[in-house]
Amino acid sequence: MKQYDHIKIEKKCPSSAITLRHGKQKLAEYNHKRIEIKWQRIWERKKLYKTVEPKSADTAKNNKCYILDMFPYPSGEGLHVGHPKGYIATDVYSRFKRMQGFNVLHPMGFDAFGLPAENYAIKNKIHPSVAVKKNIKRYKEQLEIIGLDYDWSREVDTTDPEYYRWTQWIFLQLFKKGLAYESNEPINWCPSCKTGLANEDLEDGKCERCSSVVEKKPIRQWVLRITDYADRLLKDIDSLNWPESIKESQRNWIGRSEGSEISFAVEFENGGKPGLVPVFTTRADTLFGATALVLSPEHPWVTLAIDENHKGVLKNAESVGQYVALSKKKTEIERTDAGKEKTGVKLDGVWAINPATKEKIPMFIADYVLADYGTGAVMAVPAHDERDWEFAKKYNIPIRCVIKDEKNYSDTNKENNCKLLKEVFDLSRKHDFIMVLVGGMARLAQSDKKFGLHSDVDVFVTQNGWKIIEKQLADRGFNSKLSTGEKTGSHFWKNHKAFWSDKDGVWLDLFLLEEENGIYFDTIIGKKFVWGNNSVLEDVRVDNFDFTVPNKDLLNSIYQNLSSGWIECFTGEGLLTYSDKFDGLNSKEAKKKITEFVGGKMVTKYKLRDWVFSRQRYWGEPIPLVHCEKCALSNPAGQGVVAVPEKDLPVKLPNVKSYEPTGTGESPLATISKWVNTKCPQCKGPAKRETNTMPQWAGSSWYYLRYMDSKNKKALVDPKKEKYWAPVDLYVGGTEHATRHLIYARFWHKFLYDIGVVSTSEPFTELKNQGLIMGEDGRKMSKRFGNVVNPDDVMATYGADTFRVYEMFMGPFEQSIAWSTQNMIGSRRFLERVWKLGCRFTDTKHETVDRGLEAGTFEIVLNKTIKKVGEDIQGFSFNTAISSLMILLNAMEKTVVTEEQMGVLLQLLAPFAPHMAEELWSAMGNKNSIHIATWPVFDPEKLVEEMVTIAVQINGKVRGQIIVSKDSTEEVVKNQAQGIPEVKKWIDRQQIKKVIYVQGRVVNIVM
RNA sequence: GCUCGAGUGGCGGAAUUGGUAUACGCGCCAGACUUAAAAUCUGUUGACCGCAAGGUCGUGUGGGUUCGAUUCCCACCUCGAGCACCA
Repeated sequence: MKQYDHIKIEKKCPSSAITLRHGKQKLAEYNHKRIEIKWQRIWERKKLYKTVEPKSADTAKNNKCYILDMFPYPSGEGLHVGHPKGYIATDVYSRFKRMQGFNVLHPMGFDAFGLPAENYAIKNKIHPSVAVKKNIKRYKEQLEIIGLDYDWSREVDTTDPEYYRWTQWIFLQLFKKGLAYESNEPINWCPSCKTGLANEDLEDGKCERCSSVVEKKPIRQWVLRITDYADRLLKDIDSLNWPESIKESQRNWIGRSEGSEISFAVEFENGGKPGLVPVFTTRADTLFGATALVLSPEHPWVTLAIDENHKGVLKNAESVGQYVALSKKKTEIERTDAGKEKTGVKLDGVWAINPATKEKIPMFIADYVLADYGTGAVMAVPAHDERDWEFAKKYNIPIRCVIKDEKNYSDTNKENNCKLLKEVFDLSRKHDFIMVLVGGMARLAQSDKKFGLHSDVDVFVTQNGWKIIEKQLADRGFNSKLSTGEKTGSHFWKNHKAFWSDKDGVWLDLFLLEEENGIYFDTIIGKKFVWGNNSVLEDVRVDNFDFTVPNKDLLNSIYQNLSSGWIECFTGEGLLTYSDKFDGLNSKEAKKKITEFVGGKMVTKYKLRDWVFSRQRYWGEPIPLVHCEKCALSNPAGQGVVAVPEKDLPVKLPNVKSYEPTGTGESPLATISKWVNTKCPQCKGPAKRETNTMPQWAGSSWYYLRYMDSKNKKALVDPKKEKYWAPVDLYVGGTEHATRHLIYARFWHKFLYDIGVVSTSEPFTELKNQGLIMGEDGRKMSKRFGNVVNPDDVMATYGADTFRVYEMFMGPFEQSIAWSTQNMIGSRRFLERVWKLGCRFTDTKHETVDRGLEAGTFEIVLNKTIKKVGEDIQGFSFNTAISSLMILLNAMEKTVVTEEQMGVLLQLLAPFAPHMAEELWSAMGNKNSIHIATWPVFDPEKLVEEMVTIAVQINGKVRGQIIVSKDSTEEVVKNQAQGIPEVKKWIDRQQIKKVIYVQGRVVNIVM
């Protein structure tokens, strides 16, 4: 423990108010206020929690432990009791680690740039810098009374120029590496906050801050190329010890999808060939089923087709134009509501060519196709995509099934399918259709016994020379002779078909697929049937049958009926069918082969967008760039954007009176000509500063690095210190940062890793999320519900130690639980009992009372507790750690306890109730702080009692118990078990079949 | 709709390489102390039947595997969280 020499508590305190006791002292009643303030002052004075790096460079790194809380954003409201839960947990953990001899880094700071602080300032008419100072002060006071072990000498504040100089520095490095670029693309614009926002700042298409519906607005902005890191951000998720839900959210957010880019040729009716439209698809295997090409309304091809110069290309350019205009007006929410009915407009006078089938297919525009994902155009495969399916039904696009569902052949399905088949037959009867079934009679005959299907079928075609079997024959029932000409070969046809048709060749298709274990419907519907050219059905032509055909309206109504009812679109993967030479391939292989076949390429796309990094607001880090017209002329590629030299950082945010957002797309900084007009660092001519500021998430994307070396004026962090402390061993905070802070920080960290500033590729190895504390009424704690509990009040009444113990005891750390003051009183009672017990050791000789608990048995309880508390703190199971401390206390109250044993209790309690533990520890005559005492070690020999209780079961039901020596042999235990009266009375009646003994646990007698 | 997580007394919760379900705490009830109350201490407390001995049921529901299932398997229901027209 050498490294802590400097914090040994001295014998005399400089302040007369606080003297350390020499020897044992008599203690008064438990007065939490006096004790807590006293020790907080002493700890601060003694710098008990100050962290120092080891002096020699070769100190083993495995002795360090960097424990980090997500630093708070100090709002005007102050903390409620839910906020400190995570801080208390890391405090318990870090105290435990310190006692175990680790060199602990447990810092704290404040994040205060950005919209919330600025909006608060505007609302309350206080300058943000003043409001932030005030809020930080309040937060810090609130945190201090909890008795947390932060090393405040390392505090960071993201709005401090000495801090944001390095935020700006990182931006410059990104800029130099080409990862920051200027753009004028339309982005999310919050009309209320009057600024552009990143995708991550939205919640359901609304501004995350003020819940206003965002608009798309083209403004000049700075953007960071986070997508360059998408692949690495995704891949490295696997290596992180994070909650699965957070990892899943990040994977989801990054949204990698592998697919193909395939071009569709476009042709005009008049013969013109305007070129190719590329689509992105993850399902190239379904290309043969692509029966339309759908473009987003913003697609450049559409824009071109409806502009003045190309009038006449589209026959319906006007209605197309109207649709495009309508889409533009819609908000993001209206456009992306998946529940709403799909709309679109067919492009008349033009068609696309399916590159696989070479068929002409219709073209549409529809707003369900997103402009900014993939290529802004999709191939519609109605049979195998829900959205296309829905769209196709509405606009009468052919639906063609090209994938067989392999998985769907279970017995239950077979039964269901037969029921469905029956339904179809009933339908055909009702509407006077003719039912034709092709092939598969053997199978059908079997199913038929149950459902009596055959009598409904009018015409059968078998494989034996494609004979048409008359209905009469069918009526007589099937036999194997009829259905299988030869028994050897496969008599299960790959595809079977039942269909209706009219003479015009308008078909209502029903595919019946059959495999070894059943028949089922694959898909139906399609106004025009295309024969697969591999099928046995090739020889079956409509001319072979003499149909009586109902009218088309009726056909249509059945079509509707069927399509809305039991027919489903199959979106899974399977084996290909009706796909020419690719038939029988599985989806996975087919994706590659078909892409290759049509000259496409395999590509990877991400949902993640580049990070819109500028805000048209005052309260943020100025972006350290200048715009110089002269430099733009001499070097057009650079567009006149010049980086502020590193030595001139920080570019300080000017202190101004008026900072309200302008709403013009310009930051309020633009109006401060004194600040804006500057000298170009390159050509020394006149230039203008960049007036956009950075988003709220900038400062928090790297703050954990600054704690390692918070005062460094020369570098963001000293590489030596970084090497020692990195990475953060344990990071604790709320789940709300899953797709914001935690992605941004990983991105910046990886960038800093690439340029050699940090030594690890990931910033946070382990992450834990605390569950919320709800109001006493079970609702989320909020001013609105009037159920907010103020921690200051709680601690004034019950004490910080009680508060801490309760928050850790209330339930599993990750779980949300409602606050209960009543339950908290239980924790207070526990501490009072510890106090009472402790007092017996402080004045004269200790005298706990023997109330019948044997010393040996107690030893075992004590050792078990040492083991369990250590394991539970390590595993963040604080509730069970405290529960076992309660069990220990219960035992201590029933036996004679030694001073040393009392000390162990205090040490185990110290992380949870640091003030009380310290007070009693000190009062018992210890000179050094309990928080730097060595964590107790348990004796493995003393974990099991000599005599163990074993349950005796009869047929698995507990009937009695026996107490045996822990070393008893199996035979002895079994015999003893059969000897007890509760068991005897059962045994007497019946024969014993078997006796099972589980070592030290249970005997089960089977009758 | 998709993904993930969770369903245990009056309440928060404990226990899962399958082995005495309800630890610990809260509340309730009874007793001690008190003129009384609060506080504190002691004891009881899963449900049902029974005077009792004792028995039956019981970890969301229904099945299954097993000598034995809160724990494993299948199907379903409910709640919570996240994502959601991403082709």
